[in-house]
Amino acid sequence: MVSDFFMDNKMTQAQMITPLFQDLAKVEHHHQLACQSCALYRLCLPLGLHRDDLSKLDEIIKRSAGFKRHQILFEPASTFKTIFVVRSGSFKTTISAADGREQVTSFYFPGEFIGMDAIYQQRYLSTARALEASSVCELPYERLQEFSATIPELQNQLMTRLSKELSADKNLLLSLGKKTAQEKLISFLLSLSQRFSERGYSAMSFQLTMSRGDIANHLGLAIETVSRLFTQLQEQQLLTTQGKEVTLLDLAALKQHCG
Amino acid sequence: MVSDFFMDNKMTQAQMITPLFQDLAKVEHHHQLACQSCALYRLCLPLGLHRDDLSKLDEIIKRSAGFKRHQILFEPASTFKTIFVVRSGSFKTTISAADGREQVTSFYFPGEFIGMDAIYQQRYLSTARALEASSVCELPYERLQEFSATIPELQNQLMTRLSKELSADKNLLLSLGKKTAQEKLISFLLSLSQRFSERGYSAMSFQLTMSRGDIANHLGLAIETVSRLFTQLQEQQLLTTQGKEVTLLDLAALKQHCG
DNA sequence: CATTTTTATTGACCTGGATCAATGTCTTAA
DNA sequence: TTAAGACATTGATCCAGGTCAATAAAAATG
Repeated sequence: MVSDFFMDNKMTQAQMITPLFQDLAKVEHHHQLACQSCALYRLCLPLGLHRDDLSKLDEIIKRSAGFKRHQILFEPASTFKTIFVVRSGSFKTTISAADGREQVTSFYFPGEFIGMDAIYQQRYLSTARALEASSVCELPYERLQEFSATIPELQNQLMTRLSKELSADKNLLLSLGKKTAQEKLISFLLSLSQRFSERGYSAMSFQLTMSRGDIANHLGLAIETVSRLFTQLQEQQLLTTQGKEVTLLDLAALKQHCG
Repeated sequence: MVSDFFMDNKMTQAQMITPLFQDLAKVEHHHQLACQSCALYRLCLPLGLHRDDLSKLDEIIKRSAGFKRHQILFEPASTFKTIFVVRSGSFKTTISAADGREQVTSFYFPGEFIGMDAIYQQRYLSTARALEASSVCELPYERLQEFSATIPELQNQLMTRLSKELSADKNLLLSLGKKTAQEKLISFLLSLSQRFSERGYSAMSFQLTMSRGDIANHLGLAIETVSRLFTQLQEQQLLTTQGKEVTLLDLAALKQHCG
C-alpha cells in the first residue's frame, strides 16, 4: 500500500489529516536529514543517483526552519537565489497588479518546487505564503546549475519540473478563460485529488488547506459563488463538505462535469 | 538604430510591415543558413558561444520549410521530439477542453520557442498553428540535452526560456482572473508592443497578425467585446486602428489603464 | 473560559460582458 | 471584376456571476 510509505503507524488516520502532511512535518525536527532517508525522495528528486552524487547534492541543500501559517517565504522583487521544495505543509503564490489586486497563481504541496518563474529576471515575480505550518528545502540555483553539468539527469529533472508547471498553468488558463464557475471548481478539486493521491493520500477525501477566498481568487470567482457551488454540488450528491474537509462521492461523474 | 539590423534597405517601411517580419521570411530561401549569420541570432541563442560550439549546434538544428496561414505545426498527443523556434511569421497555440472548447494560450513571434510545455509528458499538449506564412527552426530536444552537458550556458538559456514563458503565463492568469475587459486588451497590446520593439520594430505601430477572434479568445472575451473596446479606445484617443494595423498614441496613458 | 476576529453561508439585487441579430467590410479566387 | 466566404462592427437584449447585506459558524486570542 502506497500510503504506508508515508504513514507513521503510531498515528491514526484522523491525526494524520490535520494538519495536512503532519507526518512529514515531523521531519522538521531533524533538519539535517539526508535526502536518501527523506519520505519525499521519490517525489522530489526521482533521479536514480549514485550514492556519491546524492551525498554531494545533500551538501548543497539547506533544510530550513519551519514557517507559520501566513508567513512569507519570498516576496516580489527580492533577488532570486534558490528554488524551494515543499517539505511539509503547503504554500500559495500570488501575483499583484499595480493597484494591489492579487491573483492566486498556484498552490504547492510536498515535493513541489516553488519559485521557478524567477529564473528569468533573477528576481521573484510573486509572493509565496505558507497556508499552514510548513517547511521547505532550499536548492541554491547556481550550485544546482554546476551540478547539472556532471549529472545530466538532474538537469533533465529541472526542465521537466518547469515544463510540468507550464502545463498546469496552461490548463488553468483554459479554466479561467473558457469554463463555467462549476466546471472551474470541479477541475480544481480533481487536480487536488490527483496530487494528493500521488502523495499516497486518499483521492476521495482530503483537507483544503486554503480558504474559500483563496480558492475563489485562484479560479477568478467571488467567495460567495464558491460557497454556493459547494452547496449545489452537495445537493447534486457529487461531494460532501464539513468545513475544510471535502469528500468526493463520484469521481467519474465529477470528471464529466469539468469540461 | 536597432531596426537597421533587421531591415533590408531595399524595402520600404510599408513593405516591411505586411506580412509581419517579411524581411526575416526571406531567410526561408536559404534553408541551410547558419546560426551565426541569422538575423535572429541575438534573440534566439544569446550565448556567446565559441565558433566550434556554434557550428556543432548548427549541425543539429534543422531549418524547416515554410508554413502557410492556418497550417498546423503540431497537434496534441503527438510525440514530443523537438522544440520549435519561430524564424519568420507568427504562430498561436490552443489547448482544448474535452467538449471542443478552445483557449488560445499564446502567440509566438520570431526568436520565440514553441512546445516547451511538452517536455513533461513527452507529448504536445496544445495545437500550434501558423497565423501567416511562417517558418521555424527545429531543435531536437534529446540532442540539445546532450549538448547542454558540455555547454552549460545552453542549459541555462533553455531554463531561462522556460522560466520566461512561465512568467508570461502567470501574468496572463492575472489578466484573465482579475482585470476588466479594457484592462485585458490594453495589457495585451502593451505586451505585443514590448515584444515588437525588442525585435527592432516600432513599439507604437504594428500589425496584428491574429484575428479579433483569436484576441478575444486569448483574453477570455467575446469578439464583439473586443471590437467595441477598439472603438472605445479610439474615442478615448488612446490608439487608432485601420483593420489589422494598430497605432498606440500614448504609451504612458495606456500603462495607467492596464492595472 | 468567554470574546473578538476571521471565515463561510445564504438571500436579494445588479451589472459587465455574453449572446443574438443585422449589416458592413475586407479577402480570396475564378 | 465580381461573387462568395470570412471577418469586423454596431445595436438590442439577457444572464452568469458579482456585489451588497445579514447571519452564522469557526478559529484565534487573552
